[in-house]
Amino acid sequence: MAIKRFSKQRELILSAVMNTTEHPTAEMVYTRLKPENPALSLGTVYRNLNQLVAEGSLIRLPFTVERFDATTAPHAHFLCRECGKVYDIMDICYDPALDDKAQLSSGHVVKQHELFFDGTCVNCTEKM
Amino acid sequence: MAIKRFSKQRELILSAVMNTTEHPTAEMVYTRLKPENPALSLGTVYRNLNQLVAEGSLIRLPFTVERFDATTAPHAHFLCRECGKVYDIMDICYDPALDDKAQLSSGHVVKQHELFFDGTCVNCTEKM
DNA sequence: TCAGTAACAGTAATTATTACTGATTATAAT
DNA sequence: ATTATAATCAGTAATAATTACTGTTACTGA
Ligand SMILES: [Mn+2]
Ligand SMILES: [Mn+2]
Ligand SMILES: [Zn+2]
Ligand SMILES: [Zn+2]
Repeated sequence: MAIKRFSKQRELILSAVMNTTEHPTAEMVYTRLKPENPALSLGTVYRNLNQLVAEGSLIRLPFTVERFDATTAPHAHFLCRECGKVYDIMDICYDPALDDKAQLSSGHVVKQHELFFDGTCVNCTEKM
Repeated sequence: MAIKRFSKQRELILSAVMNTTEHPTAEMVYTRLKPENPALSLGTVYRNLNQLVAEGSLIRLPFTVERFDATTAPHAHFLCRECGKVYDIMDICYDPALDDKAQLSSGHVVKQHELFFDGTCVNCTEKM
C-alpha cells in the first residue's frame, strides 16, 4: 500500500548500513547517525529499517537482537561468542541444493536458508 | 557455580520441552504448564530454561524470540513465515566439514553452525 | 494555493527478559 | 528427627528491544 516518498532519513539509514560490515542493530545505526543528525529519532530508524527490508534493500538477520545487512545476496555469517561481533563468511557459497533437499524431505515450501557459524573470532583469539 | 538441587519445577520445565516438537518459547512453556501448576512463576521458567541450557540439557535457538529444544544434537530447522511454527529438518545431517571450511577461510575459531530454512509449511500451504 | 497524506520527532505502550526480595524447602550434618 | 544452610521459589520491579500513537512538518499533484 502507501506510496513511498523520498526521505533524507531513509537515505541516511540505508547508506549507514551499506557503509559498514558490522551488521548493525537499529540502536547501532541510530548511535552512528545521531551526532551529525541531532534531529533523528530512534523510531524513525526502526520504521525505515523495516521499510528497507520490506522493499528488499536490506535483509534482517534473526539474532536475538535483530541485525541488518545491506548485502542482500544470500551468504553465511559468523557470530563471535566473546565479543558479539558478526562477520560475513564469504567463501562458503550458498547451496540451493540444500533448499531442494529440505523441501523434498519435509514437504514444506522452502524459500531459502541461513547458515550461522559461531565460535571465537580472530581478534578475540589474539587477546588470549 | 552454586550446587544444583533437585527442583520439581525444573523437572516439569525440562519434560515440557522434551515432550513437544514445537521448539517452545519461555512463554509457551509457561502457558502449557500453568493450568496444572497454578503456583508456577514465569521467572522460574526463564531461570530454569537458562540453567538447563547451561548444563546442556537443552539448546537455545536464536530466533528473534528465543526458542528451546530438547534435541541437543545438532540438526537443522525450518521456520514457517506464515504461521511462525518451527520444525526440525532431520534428513539434512550436520556437516562438520563446513565448520572446518569456514574456519580455514575466515581465521575464526568455529565451534559449530546452525542451518535455518524458511518458507511456508505444509499446513499453511494446504490452507491456500 | 492548497488539500491530502507520507514521513517526521517525540513519547507512550508493549513485549521479552532479567534482577531483586522475602518466603520456602531440599539437602546434609548434627 | 532437628536444625542449619543456601538453593529455589513466587511475586514483582526493572531493563531492554521494538512498535504504536500523536501532533507537526513538508512533498506532491490538482
Ligand atoms: Mn552479511
Ligand atoms: Mn529442533
Ligand atoms: Zn570476537
Ligand atoms: Zn505454517
